[in-house]
Amino acid sequence: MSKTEQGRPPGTTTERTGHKAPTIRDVAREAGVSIGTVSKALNGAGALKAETRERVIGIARKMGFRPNDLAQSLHRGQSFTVGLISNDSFGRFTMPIMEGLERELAAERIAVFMSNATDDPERERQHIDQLMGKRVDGLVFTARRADRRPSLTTNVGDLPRLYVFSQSDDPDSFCLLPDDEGGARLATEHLIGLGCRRVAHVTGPEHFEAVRLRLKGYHDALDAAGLDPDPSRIIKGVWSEQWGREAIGILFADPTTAPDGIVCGNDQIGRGVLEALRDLKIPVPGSVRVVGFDNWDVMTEAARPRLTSIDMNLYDLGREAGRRIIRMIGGETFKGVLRLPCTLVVRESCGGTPNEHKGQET
Amino acid sequence: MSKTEQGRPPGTTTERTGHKAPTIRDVAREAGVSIGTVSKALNGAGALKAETRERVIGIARKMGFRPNDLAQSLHRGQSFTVGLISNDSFGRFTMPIMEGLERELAAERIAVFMSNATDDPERERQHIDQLMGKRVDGLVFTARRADRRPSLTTNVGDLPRLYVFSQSDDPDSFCLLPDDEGGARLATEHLIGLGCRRVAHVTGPEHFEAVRLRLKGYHDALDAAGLDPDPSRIIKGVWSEQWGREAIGILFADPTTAPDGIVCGNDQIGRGVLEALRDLKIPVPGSVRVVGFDNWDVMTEAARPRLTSIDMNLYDLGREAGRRIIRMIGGETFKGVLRLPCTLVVRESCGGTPNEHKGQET
DNA sequence: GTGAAAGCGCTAACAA
DNA sequence: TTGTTAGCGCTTTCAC
Repeated sequence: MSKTEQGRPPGTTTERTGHKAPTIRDVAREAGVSIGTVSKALNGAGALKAETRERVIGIARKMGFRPNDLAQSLHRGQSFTVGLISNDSFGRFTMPIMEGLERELAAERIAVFMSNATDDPERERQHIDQLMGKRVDGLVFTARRADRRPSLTTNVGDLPRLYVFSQSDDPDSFCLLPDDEGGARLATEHLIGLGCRRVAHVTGPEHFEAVRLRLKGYHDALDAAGLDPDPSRIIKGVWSEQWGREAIGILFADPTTAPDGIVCGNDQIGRGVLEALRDLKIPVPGSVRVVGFDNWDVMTEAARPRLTSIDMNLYDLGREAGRRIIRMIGGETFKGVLRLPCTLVVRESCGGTPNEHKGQET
Repeated sequence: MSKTEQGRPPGTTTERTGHKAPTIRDVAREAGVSIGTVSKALNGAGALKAETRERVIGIARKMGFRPNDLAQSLHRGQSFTVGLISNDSFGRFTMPIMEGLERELAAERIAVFMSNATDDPERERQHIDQLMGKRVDGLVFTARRADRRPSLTTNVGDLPRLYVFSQSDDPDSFCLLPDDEGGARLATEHLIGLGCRRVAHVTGPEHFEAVRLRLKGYHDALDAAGLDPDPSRIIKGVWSEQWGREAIGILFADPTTAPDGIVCGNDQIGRGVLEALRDLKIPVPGSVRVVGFDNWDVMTEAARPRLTSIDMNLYDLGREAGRRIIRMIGGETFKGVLRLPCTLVVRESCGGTPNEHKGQET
């Protein structure tokens, strides 16, 4: 353990200089006015002589005065905070969502508490408990889950709450999700539009709702084009590159029935598919066109050729979550499931004209 | 946009039923005792008849009473919150750190505000401002940065602050980092121990401090083994698979000087290296042994063969950050740079005996 | 136009 | 053993 730590030995307690933040009272004293006057000056409320107002503001600024939100919240009964509870251990999908959410909330001066429950109901309960103690104005749940999650047993009263990239089994809840079905339809339509007639679907475990929805989108697109769905071209496995590679072995076992297009359940599968095709020297997009799902740059850019994919626009999903929870805090009510559109990002693996990030919508 | 949203049309403001959280006063009234008594009962302070205590606690529980932390904090002058400011847009490296941090803090009943500054000094200033308003007890900064970051101009007084996976140019600051140098040394030693005599290093852009440190570790290991460092075997590029592939073209241009071991600057490079070697039908680990850096499962597991790598133990780094900031809040002072050990995780790409996650330490 | 004071929900020191 | 009360820092109503 190469510690280059300096500083006092552990245990040494140094008094911090502790010049604490000035209070409104300090400002009042300094300015020679009453507390009420300072408050009015700072909040632009009430009637005040312009000169007084500016003088007070100037002094407050000079003193580095910053109102104590805790006191303010206590008075107002609103804390200007929201709790975010993740069950994905802040995973890959959660990040852009958090980012979008935080951005919208920051604009309204609402701060976000993050907590990670990692699918442990007991930890989740504790976290919610703490957040309730902090008097958060709302609760946002997120996760990557195969299924709906049981609604929480903890009593959160009528606190606004919202599920994003996650679902609750409470029928009164409000859930924000990507339009998996539309995304898969978009991918399939795109391949069909490029001339594919034998489109396969290599996807993940069926117990994921997303798998079922994407499958439906795939089917619908085939139907709409009058193409027969061949069950042997739909294969389910896991969410890995390894599975993508294996799937090619299965699909191309009999060359006479081999697909000319493949819609993949995610980008890892997509990349595995591309690698296996490369090993077999089957030209992409010459003989087979491939589309992934997630538009995860780490995968799409490193694949050979680069992988066309469906973007779930999770950042936007997070932003929408932020806007909604703000409205819910404002008193509006939402319920049901709202699905936001996915986008097609074309790269070389499907032979279309690369569009990078403009994409058609579902 | 396939919205299955139900609920009231936007703008409709429904009054929430609004039975607000009971206060300590409500509990006191209900129990027929004074406020002070309730407080004592709940906090286990003072002397109270056991029977009263239990009766009060029971009533409080039944009423779903949860003390208002805001009021408590106002009184105590401590908010039991910490602000986390990320400049990595909650990136891949930030996640495990956040997780570890949050875990340690949650155990001490400290909640974490997350905010994302994405390298915009103005946003960072605003965030800090807000957090100061919320009277956070400490500030944790994190980021993936090439260089040290300028210390913040905003006045945060003597609030405890800590940098994790990130550095400040303020000499009084305290920074927590992985031991990049030791990690690279570990990787190089391992290859040498397996018999490699011509070990190459394919890494990222030199303006990253991590690149310079890892290079030093690599050099030290060669020195210690009495091996001559050949400058042509050290090549710097970017952090991508693409670069890893290109690097093989360079290193193997002249077969007579080709390396028999490669230490890669990260796992993406490592994977690119493995792919290119595979394309060239150069057996791994038969002819060349390869080690990556980051131990990012998405890369290490999908690579063929699976990639041996150095784990920076970011989750532990996050936990240490949590413990330290807690101590700093308690009054201790730390300064300087503390580097935590990296771990070697052996898989098939280097031909050792796979150890998965036990790993030797630096 | 400005000051005084009540009160947000809690803790802790002091009284009873 | 229990009750009373003065704040914590702020907002807001009501006097002046």
